[in-house]
Amino acid sequence: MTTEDNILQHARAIFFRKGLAGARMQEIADYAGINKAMLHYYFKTKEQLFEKVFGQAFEVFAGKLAEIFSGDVNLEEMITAYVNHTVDSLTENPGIPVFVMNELSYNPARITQLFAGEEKINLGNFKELVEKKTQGKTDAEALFIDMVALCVYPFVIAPVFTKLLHKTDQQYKHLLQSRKVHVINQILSRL
Amino acid sequence: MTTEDNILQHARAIFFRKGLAGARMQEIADYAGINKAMLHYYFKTKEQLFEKVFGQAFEVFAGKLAEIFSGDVNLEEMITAYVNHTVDSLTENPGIPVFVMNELSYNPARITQLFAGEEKINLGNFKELVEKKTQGKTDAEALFIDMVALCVYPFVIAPVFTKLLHKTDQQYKHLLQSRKVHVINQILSRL
DNA sequence: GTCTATATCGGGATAGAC
DNA sequence: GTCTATCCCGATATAGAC
Repeated sequence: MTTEDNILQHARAIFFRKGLAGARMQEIADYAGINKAMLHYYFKTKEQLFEKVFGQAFEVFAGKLAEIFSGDVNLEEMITAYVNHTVDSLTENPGIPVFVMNELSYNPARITQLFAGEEKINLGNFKELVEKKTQGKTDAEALFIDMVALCVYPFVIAPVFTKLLHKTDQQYKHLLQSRKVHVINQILSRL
Repeated sequence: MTTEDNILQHARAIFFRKGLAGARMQEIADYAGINKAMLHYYFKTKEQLFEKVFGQAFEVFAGKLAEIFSGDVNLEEMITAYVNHTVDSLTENPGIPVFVMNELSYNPARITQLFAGEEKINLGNFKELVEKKTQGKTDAEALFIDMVALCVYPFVIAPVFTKLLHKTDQQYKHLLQSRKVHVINQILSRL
């Protein structure tokens, strides 16, 4: 692994947890097993290092998402693919949603950077399929919002729900997985 | 209004948007129309000022929530009350969820502070009502998670969805309101 | 209680040796 | 490319006059 990748990997871990303002270059250097000067050698400033991490954060989701929603498959397959992909991605990177939302709260202008990587996502296809399938009886937009909410929110609220529902971390992780089929069923039942 | 309340009000606005690490005492002082020294006179340190704001953040929700879920009403009324209260509260304070989640990400230990104010929330009553009503056919826990997700997530993701769905801020605000009846219908339809 | 002025320090960034 | 030493600014916090 290159030094640059090593830095990015550990910078990601720190930035995801503490955000731009809360992260310390010293801490990133320590975790990466190098010194501060090296960070500035590879990524001129903290800001630039952050931008790299932020820009990459959504690429995990975005590329595959565009593929899923533009694919030439039927609606059931599309929904199943979305839910499975989202839950799997979040299982690997549960910190991303809060990280992104928090940074957008601090700096709303950065939303352009977010859409630069995913502006290819077009819901037109999804909407059409829903309208056709339900003969206009189901609001496709509301269905989309609900689907995303049901997938993502349980990851966002994890620490609170773990405690509120009196679960161990392991039990809650299992619950998140079991929700895949649950969410798919809920959404499909509305078609 | 007392000076203390004036400080808290503006500190809340800054902390909600920028978090503990990103907020600046100078900025809070400016917005409050006083100087930095006054902040330290009323709240010894930045940390203590933040704790006050953080501790109060969930009280808006918590008190009423405990009341809703322990109330001696039927299930339909309980669900309706929860959704309306949550959406109304979030409309007034849309920044709270991201603020709380971000701080928990930075400092997981603070979750105890969160539950100190809302440990009275008991879902036992809700679960019982659901089990009875559906003769055990509906998972009450999943129903609860879904209900919260459908209410809260659209507020959390607001800036992204506004852009992704090509809406104006005003249109999205309207959509959030119209979701009250939508969410209630969705949840009730599963009983 | 409210202000101005200042102490103190943490942390981003750079210089320069190797 | 990698390190040590250091600069320097910004931000919290305090001292002390009024």
